[in-house]
Amino acid sequence: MSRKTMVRPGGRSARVQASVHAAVRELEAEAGREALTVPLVAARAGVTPSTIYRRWGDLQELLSDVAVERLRPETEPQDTGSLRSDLEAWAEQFLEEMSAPAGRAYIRDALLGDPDGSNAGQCSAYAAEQIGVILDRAAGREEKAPGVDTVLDRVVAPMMYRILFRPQGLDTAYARRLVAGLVGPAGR
Amino acid sequence: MSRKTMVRPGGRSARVQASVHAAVRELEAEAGREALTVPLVAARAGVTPSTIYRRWGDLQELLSDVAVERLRPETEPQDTGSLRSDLEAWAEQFLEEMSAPAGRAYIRDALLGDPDGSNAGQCSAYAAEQIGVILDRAAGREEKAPGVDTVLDRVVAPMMYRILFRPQGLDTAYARRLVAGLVGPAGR
DNA sequence: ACCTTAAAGCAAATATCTTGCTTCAAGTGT
DNA sequence: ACACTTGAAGCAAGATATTTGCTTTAAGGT
Repeated sequence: MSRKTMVRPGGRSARVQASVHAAVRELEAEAGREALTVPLVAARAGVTPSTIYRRWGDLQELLSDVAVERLRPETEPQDTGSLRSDLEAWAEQFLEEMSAPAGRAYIRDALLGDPDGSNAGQCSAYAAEQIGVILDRAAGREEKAPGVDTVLDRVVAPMMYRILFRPQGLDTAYARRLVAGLVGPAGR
Repeated sequence: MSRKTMVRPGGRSARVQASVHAAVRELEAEAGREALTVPLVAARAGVTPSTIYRRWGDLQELLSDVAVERLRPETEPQDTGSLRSDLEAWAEQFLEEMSAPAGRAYIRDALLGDPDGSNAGQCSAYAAEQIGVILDRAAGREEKAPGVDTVLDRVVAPMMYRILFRPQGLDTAYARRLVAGLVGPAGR
């Protein structure tokens, strides 16, 4: 979140931030990520470039903020009746979204313009939150379940690693395999 | 590797590349990563800026190339007598190096200026190579051993995930725990 | 030795980024 | 409601960085 946390809650600052974020999303869609520049975004947002430089520092930090927003999950994980199938469904969807070119770009943007690591931390927090919901549900069913950190280590981390470092040949079967290895047929 | 693969093997191109890379390393040490600019690097390397722009495209791609070089392991993994202790020793050292501020910066740089993912792929290949050596050694001792991909999923990926997304509270005990979970007291 | 050609140098034209100063408007106190 | 304070936005000039067309250099081949 770099600097945007220190804007005044309502009023002009909030409007500027909203219009700048909107401008980034519009231009990303119209012209592509490569074509973005600070002056271009500023013009579309109806703002002077120096406003963006002063609030965000540079294009990367701005893109990082926008990327984190887009990575926020918008729905609760589905309830499919068991821990294993909940995790499978969630992991498959996660992998599908994140390994698509757009998803990878957002992850990279989120990581890159992020001097203090808070944006990256936010991404991980989103995943942890979703997994927490699934595990709580499992606890409610009296299923034996691992901890959130274990799921992050065994399911989320391997997917992220491959998305970032070895983006070839990823498919949803990989997500299922990871879940199976954790909460597998053997019950463990 | 972006463009540097297409340089002529010996001669001027090679000299320019070497002196530009050296300039980056020197200036990183002297002035810090933040202070680097293309014109500055060019001046130190005794080269015109347009040479760098044409060969690397921008500063990020150049830094990415340099970062990958620095991430290349320079020694074989130690032979400590057993698969488990070999992996522990390797993972501890990996985590120590990569989670240090300099290591994190290199990883981020490597990922960042890497449109086609080949630099990131190279990082993963380095790790796979080191692990391959350890596993081959284990096979020579007739120890039961997992595959390289399993070690990447269970040991490397979780460490990388935490380095990138949750850099707080990482210590070498975490590396040992991951290895133990894979090739643990239970033998598996 | 002479060609060929990829890459480097140079310099002018653009574009981007920084910064000091001014103006605006949200929040605060009377 | 009114003026006051203050953080953020606008503006514009100057400093830097990037792109690009053309020229020159030198590696590799004949």
